[in-house]
Amino acid sequence: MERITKQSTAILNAIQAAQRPLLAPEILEAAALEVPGMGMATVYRNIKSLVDNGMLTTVYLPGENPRYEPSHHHHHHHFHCTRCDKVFDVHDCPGDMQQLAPKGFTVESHEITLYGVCETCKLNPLPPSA
Amino acid sequence: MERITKQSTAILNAIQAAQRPLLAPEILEAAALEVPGMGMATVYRNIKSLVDNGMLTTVYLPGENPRYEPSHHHHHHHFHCTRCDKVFDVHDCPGDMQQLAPKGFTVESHEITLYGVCETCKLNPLPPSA
DNA sequence: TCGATAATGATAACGCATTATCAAATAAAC
DNA sequence: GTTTATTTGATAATGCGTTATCATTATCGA
Repeated sequence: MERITKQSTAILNAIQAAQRPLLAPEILEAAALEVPGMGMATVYRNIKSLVDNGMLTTVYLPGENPRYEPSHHHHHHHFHCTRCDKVFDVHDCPGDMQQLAPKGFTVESHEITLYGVCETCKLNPLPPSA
Repeated sequence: MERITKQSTAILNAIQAAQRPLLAPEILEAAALEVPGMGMATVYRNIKSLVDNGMLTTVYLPGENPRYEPSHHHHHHHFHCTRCDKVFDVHDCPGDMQQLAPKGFTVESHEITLYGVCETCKLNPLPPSA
């Protein structure tokens, strides 16, 4: 992916504008607003390239397909809304987890996923689309 | 699965003896020690039945295939050894996570995965098989 | 503007975990 | 021990996310 195309631009825009990690189909949906008819293969090709470049980070949540967000390079976690299934960044962290591990184990890193209801869903009685 | 067979017994034994969540292939490997020639389909059939019964709980970790452990009915987390890829239960928990979430979000539950090196791997310079 | 070449879109193919199929084996009731 | 229905094992099929293929389109340097 060396050339700048309207598709690659739309994909990058979609990811950066989202302010939250997106699934591949969500990226297609958002980018297709800008470039109608865009194909899924183009999304996957661009994702792969951006991840390889280090521009994108893959976010794995338990039992979920990978999501993608701009590489932050700072430690953070995620909130998964059980109502709308959107995932949001959580910039706070309880800190060191060494004390949780069994004796003799060394903790090198950790992942935290919060589950609950996001603000938008709390304000909307019915599942919103935005 | 109404009947008790040597296969179903071996599968349940393997899961209960493991003291950690097992992947389906790990269950086959362990149960096949007791019943050589056991097939993967039998493992999946029995897992499905045990999960439906509530005897087994499915453990989802980020980017991993499901693992299975006896239903504990108490809140706990998991430690994933990056050396041997085994997963262990962590019975401690930092507690309420509400304060981590963005303002306006309600936290209902959370999952924590610790990554690091388990005691066995720390004691063994080379990757052990047990 | 042209030409070389990379990206796209449509679709087939792939990988892999899981499930369905079905004849043979085997619990468990009688 | 017999009978009968369930489970098993082998294997094909499925589901689904992702990747490969390839003719067409489009970028961008000359």
